[in-house]
Amino acid sequence: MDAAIRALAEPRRREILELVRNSELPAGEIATHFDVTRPAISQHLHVLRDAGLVSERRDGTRRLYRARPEGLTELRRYLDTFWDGPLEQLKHAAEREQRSRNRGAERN
Amino acid sequence: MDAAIRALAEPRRREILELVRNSELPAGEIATHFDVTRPAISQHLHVLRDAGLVSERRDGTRRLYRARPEGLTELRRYLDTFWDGPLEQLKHAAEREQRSRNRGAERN
DNA sequence: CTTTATCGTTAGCTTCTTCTAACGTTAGTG
DNA sequence: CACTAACGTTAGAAGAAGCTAACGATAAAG
Repeated sequence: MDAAIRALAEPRRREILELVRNSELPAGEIATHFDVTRPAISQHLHVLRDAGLVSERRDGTRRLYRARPEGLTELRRYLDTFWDGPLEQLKHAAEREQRSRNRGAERN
Repeated sequence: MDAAIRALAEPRRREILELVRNSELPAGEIATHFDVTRPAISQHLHVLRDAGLVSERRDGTRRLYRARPEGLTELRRYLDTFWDGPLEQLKHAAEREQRSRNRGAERN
């Protein structure tokens, strides 16, 4: 979780995450959306990947990235501890898991 | 939200936040829980306060700090956008607000 | 008003982070 | 094999962040 929150603390990495939230994109195209060099974006992608926030898939010489919402699970649980007590926490976790199952069923 | 997530990216600040989550503590006592100097803790408290994550109250020469869960609201909503679509988001927000009201009623 | 207690602020040092420029890697193409 | 395309990696510079030591501020007590 430490890696995840540290990765999200950087504004540009949050923008990258928003870019690949709904679509899988190659590193090069991601870089075109910013005014920094491509290697800089590559480094950001590496940080996001180490934090488990994006997935990487190779297609020939390209590398495709996509957001990985599961990477945020632990962080969300942590934030919940500042919101509710431990019992409420478990309840919310169960509710989220249930909703996640429902959505999965809809799509398949 | 940028300030909040940046504040939480620092491990020691998260520890401070856990200390004052359930009890209001003076700066000095907070500092005794760490192996860094008191001014360092004072600086961390300043960052947490600027981010809206803690409240500060003066009592004579002391300053009492307490966690401010509302400061995490915006951040939680942001994380929700990587989890659900916009409609599910509004639903969750409403649910949380409802639960929050219930708990408030219990305590009063 | 002096003294003490509690805490914040600042200057300067060190370490971490982000960026660019140059180079290395890998997978296709002809 | 030579060549290109799409990326990653590394070295080094620049800026940000965190820490300590010294100093300043404020409130209570005597």
